[in-house]
Amino acid sequence: MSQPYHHGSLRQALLDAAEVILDRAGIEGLTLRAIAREAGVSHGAPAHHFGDLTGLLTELAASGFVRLRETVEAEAQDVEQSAYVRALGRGYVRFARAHPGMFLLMFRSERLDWSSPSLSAAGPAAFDLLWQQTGRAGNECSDDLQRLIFASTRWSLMHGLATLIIDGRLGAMTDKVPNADLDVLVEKVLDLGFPAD
Amino acid sequence: MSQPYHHGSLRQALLDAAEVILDRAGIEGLTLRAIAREAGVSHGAPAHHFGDLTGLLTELAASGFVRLRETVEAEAQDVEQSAYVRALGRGYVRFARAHPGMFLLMFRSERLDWSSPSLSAAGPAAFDLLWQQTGRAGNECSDDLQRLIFASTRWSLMHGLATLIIDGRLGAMTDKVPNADLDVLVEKVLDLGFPAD
DNA sequence: TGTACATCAGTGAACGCGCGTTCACTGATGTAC
DNA sequence: TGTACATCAGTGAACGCGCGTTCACTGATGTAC
Repeated sequence: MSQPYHHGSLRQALLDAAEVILDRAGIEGLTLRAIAREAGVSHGAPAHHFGDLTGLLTELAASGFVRLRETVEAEAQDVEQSAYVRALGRGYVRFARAHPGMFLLMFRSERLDWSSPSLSAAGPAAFDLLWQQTGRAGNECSDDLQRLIFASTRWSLMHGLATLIIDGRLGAMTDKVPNADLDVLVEKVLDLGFPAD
Repeated sequence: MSQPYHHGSLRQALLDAAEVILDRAGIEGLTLRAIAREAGVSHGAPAHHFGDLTGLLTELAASGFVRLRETVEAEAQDVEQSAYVRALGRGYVRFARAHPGMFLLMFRSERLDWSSPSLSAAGPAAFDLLWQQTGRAGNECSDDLQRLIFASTRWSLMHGLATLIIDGRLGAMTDKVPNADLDVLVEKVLDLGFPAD
């Protein structure tokens, strides 16, 4: 019984396999057949668990949003309010650089089903920390619209920074400026964009 | 002689056809065969002009960068210095919203050849206006590293704003806040992110 | 405790599809003399 | 001005490939009685 007929936890195994492929070959490499191959299972098997590729990628992206939130939360833990948003941004950029394929899947992919329960729950949850901080007592936000403006501005900065880095655009810049280092640049941009009060 | 054997300007016609497909079907739809089909030509023809798909997409992206620069330049023309960067940002976001497929091709595609002459010339040129403004007399930049930090921060904000909008993430936010409108949000974010001196 | 049966999970062959690429070709254009 | 020839641009059939999907199947598990 080296290989039992039933896998037992194929659902999770397929998600794991998909992430391996995502890291190795990017979004382009994500096909049902490749994922099944990576998981060591026949290519018809995934249909029993996810229906089609969109279903699988949607679950994968949802797990990515959960981990994005965890990463960001860990970075901002025990950080005082004046540096809180900067810490969120640092975690955000760190996540994107550590898992560029996943980050792109989460934000850029047209193959996700945002109406699925798990994704529509996990997606906004990652944004919530920023939203909550923006609404804290003593902050600038008189109403929800103001709050949205502040949160969107902050989100845009950290998202743009992360995106430009993993697409290689900022790296192309630092290469041209002597003594410029991408890690230092990230810190300085976050300092400049999210100054202490 | 309804259809002459030689097209005459097939190169440009293929680029035009590719853009039509980009608008209609997004990056996923961009294949050599689809482009040739759209241009009304046999699918072997593009090879004579571009070699392979990467060659064609690279030229297409280069023309996109040229037009991005034109859009941004037009928006910022005759704008006084205190509002200049905000105008650049407005043009940047406008371009992305008007040509989302092209914008994504330019920044997200892994199928571009950045070592090609046209793309390596056009890409940085679009960024140059921001770079020049950041280095203007009276500004904060003592050296190139400082200049890079300021330019990167500004670029990140406008790029993140554009990206979050065309990927539908900010739209999902405005839907939840009463009276929130995407157009207004863009203006407010640019005001907040690029305040007048 | 046993037995019959329904349901579930995974297999493997087959299908049709669109893709990039190759290749011999043909029609048109340019150039040498 | 004419002619031969090389080069260029586009054709269309063919190829092999990986894809998603379908389908009859089989092995394993659970449940009713």
